[in-house]
Amino acid sequence: MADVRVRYAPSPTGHLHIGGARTALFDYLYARKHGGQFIVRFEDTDQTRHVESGVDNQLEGLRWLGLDWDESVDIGGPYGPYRQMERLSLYQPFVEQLLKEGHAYHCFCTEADLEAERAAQEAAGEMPMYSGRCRSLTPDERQRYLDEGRQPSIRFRVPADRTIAFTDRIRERVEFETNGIGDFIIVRPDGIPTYNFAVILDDHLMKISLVIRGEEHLTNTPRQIMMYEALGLPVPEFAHLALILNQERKKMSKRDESIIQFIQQYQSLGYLPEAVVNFIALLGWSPKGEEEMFSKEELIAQFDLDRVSKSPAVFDMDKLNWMNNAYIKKADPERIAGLALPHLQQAGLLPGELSEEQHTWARSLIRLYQEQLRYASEIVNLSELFFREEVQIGDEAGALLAEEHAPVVLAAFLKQVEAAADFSVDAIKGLIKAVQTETGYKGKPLFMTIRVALTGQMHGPDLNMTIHLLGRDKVLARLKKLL
RNA sequence: GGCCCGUUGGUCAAGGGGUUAAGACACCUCCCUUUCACGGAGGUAACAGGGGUUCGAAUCCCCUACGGGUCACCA
Repeated sequence: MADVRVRYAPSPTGHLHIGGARTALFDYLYARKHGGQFIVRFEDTDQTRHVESGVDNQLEGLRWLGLDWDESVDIGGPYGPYRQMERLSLYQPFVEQLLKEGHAYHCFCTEADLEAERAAQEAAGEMPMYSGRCRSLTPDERQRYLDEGRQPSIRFRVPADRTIAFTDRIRERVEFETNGIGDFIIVRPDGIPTYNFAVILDDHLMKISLVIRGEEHLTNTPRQIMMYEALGLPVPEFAHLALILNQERKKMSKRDESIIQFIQQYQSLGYLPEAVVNFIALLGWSPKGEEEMFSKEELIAQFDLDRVSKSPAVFDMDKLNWMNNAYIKKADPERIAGLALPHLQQAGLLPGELSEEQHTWARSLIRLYQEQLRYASEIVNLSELFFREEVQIGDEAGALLAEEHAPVVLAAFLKQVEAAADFSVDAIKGLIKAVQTETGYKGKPLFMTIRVALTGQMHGPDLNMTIHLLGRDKVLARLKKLL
């Protein structure tokens, strides 16, 4: 078996998308599993959609996820360059071969011509397909067009009446009739090749053994196979991944806001890359056993294309959040503090420059919430009550405070706090105990009343620590306000 | 519309002729906890529909329905 070489080949039009990230992850896992190479190459032949920062954004996203590559624009490699616009001269001989052998021809149709043709076909209820009117131009006609100054594009001549079949690693046997495929453009009038042509050349030149990509490319495959055959080149293997859908079961569109679609957004919200990797690995792939929490190394060991699903998966934000929380719970508190602290500062709750004391306090605060954080930036909403002057008391909480035991408990607690010399977590525990002894209230009426009075909330983390971090002044103020 | 791909609980999904049809998220209940949370134990919930093939079909075949993809000088 030939060397395993797989590639992730995005168009550098923006940030790393969830779908792209999954493709890259599967590429990566497959390469690492089989001791092969993972190549990242850029399909930038569409100059109109080119975004300068696109390449860096893609690489940055991959880097954050921990998907290290073996060859790409930044580190080079034996089969470079790794962006198509720098490979133009490499494509030239293949164009000439196709032209010379009659597998391709010059087309002088303008975009306006083609659009009119398409419109007419649609009006007639036909499917839009290039008519092939430049297929057999006479030398005279050609010359006339050239004299007019027209720049031709180059089209691939699709053979009639053939069935193109291939074995997809995920879908097994797939067939297409060539009659449903119109002659397509492989080189634009400006000499820049189109995607369908450039990919096969790059995949061939870079010795790609298996092409893993999204299902949207499935119908491109027969075109590509025809070109490989016309050129006399070996055809790589293919594996087409079912798409990832949004909650409405539609392909995610760039404008869709029901889902956070870009990897960098997860990064800035404070998700953990290992959790994101774990989660997207499960989108379309399933492990053998019942375990589903996997480190990257475990994923590499377990990954198998045979266990990749044919059907599309809906992106489930709830499960991602659950999984990320599971990773946060196990993470080193210092790491979570490092992730969460900047959010507190950006929200203006803490100053940009922290004193030693503030820093210690902030770390404790974040530690307090570590168990329930789904992602780091949640710390802002969760801990906001520590920073505001007044507590906001909801209906349920208000009802609790309206019960007759509330003033009794609160007054006793106020007395304890005022008299307390020590405000450590342990001391606070003792204060509450004293309130219990004095008032006779315990359990919910005791703890919940204090919690609600100080935080306004029925739910929250450890009460003693909450009180400790709130600090004596705020505790005093909040209690007095209610009495 | 043509072509291509798909369809197991709300979601991710295992299972590929004989199973009480796994597991996870979400939801609900109970236990633990003097509050809250964590944790633990349970529970509700699925083979799109119709025909075949077969002793037997979620599994194989056909049809229909539905969903998606694609028919670009985008990838």
